[in-house]
Amino acid sequence: MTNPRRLPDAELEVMQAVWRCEPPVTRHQIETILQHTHPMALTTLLTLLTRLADRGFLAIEKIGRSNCYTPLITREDYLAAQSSQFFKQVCGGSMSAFASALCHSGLTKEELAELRTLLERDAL
Amino acid sequence: MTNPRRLPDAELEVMQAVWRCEPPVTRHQIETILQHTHPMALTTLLTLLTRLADRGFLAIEKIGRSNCYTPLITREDYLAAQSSQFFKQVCGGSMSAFASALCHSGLTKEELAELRTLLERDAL
DNA sequence: ATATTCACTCTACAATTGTAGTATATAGTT
DNA sequence: AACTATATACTACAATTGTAGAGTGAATAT
Repeated sequence: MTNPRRLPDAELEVMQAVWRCEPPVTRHQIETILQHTHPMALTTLLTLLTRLADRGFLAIEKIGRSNCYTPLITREDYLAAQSSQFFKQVCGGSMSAFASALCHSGLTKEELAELRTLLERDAL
Repeated sequence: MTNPRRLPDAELEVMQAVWRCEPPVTRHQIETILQHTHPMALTTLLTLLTRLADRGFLAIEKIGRSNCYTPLITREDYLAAQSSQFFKQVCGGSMSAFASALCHSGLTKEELAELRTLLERDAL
């Protein structure tokens, strides 16, 4: 997928759980992770997984009576795409607006310093 | 407002237009700006403005037969809140994930350098 | 006074999203 | 073979979002 659209909150939550697992992932693994962050009925989870597959974010493969889920988009690709969209759509493409927003977003001085360091390193 | 929720795309588009104007803003000004970025029927615009007022993003004041709109939330506050949410929700609070995402988001080397500079300056 | 125009509010409606109950199929138990 | 537990698919439904037509009231032109 070239330019993944922004996922709805609930689906993103599920997708984040999937990304944390080693693929292929079972429903049970996902369920366990979500119990801490965003508990939901079992059928709700299954619905969300189906929708993620419909969107092309997941492949579903049947193993016996169970499904196994494989992410088709890496977390890194999704984050990069969303960062880009955030920069354009929310910050209107203004780097100074973006920088200012980050400085006032509640991040600590240390976190901001870390970000600068990481940007410098990754830029190579 | 303490923690403005993320606006739906269409409403954000309108709000961005409002923020570009010197308040108080007329419907006509907003309409003109949107003609370039996101044309829509007049009544659609009015619906979105009403919804923004319902959300507490705008104050509507009647002047004769016309309305005038005043933002109740600054663009800066909104951006800061959304940056924070993006960092937490999308990047899972991981600074390295965030930095990496920025580096792969299509921003040029120059833009990233500019960001570092701005962060350094604003951090003071 | 009356018709026309302008500005807005109300109503509408399909698509998306969050959430979950009901139905179905299958495997293990007794 | 009948019963039960398990895993998923199907169906449902309210709230939100994107979009805009119909209705209403006031100002303006004829």
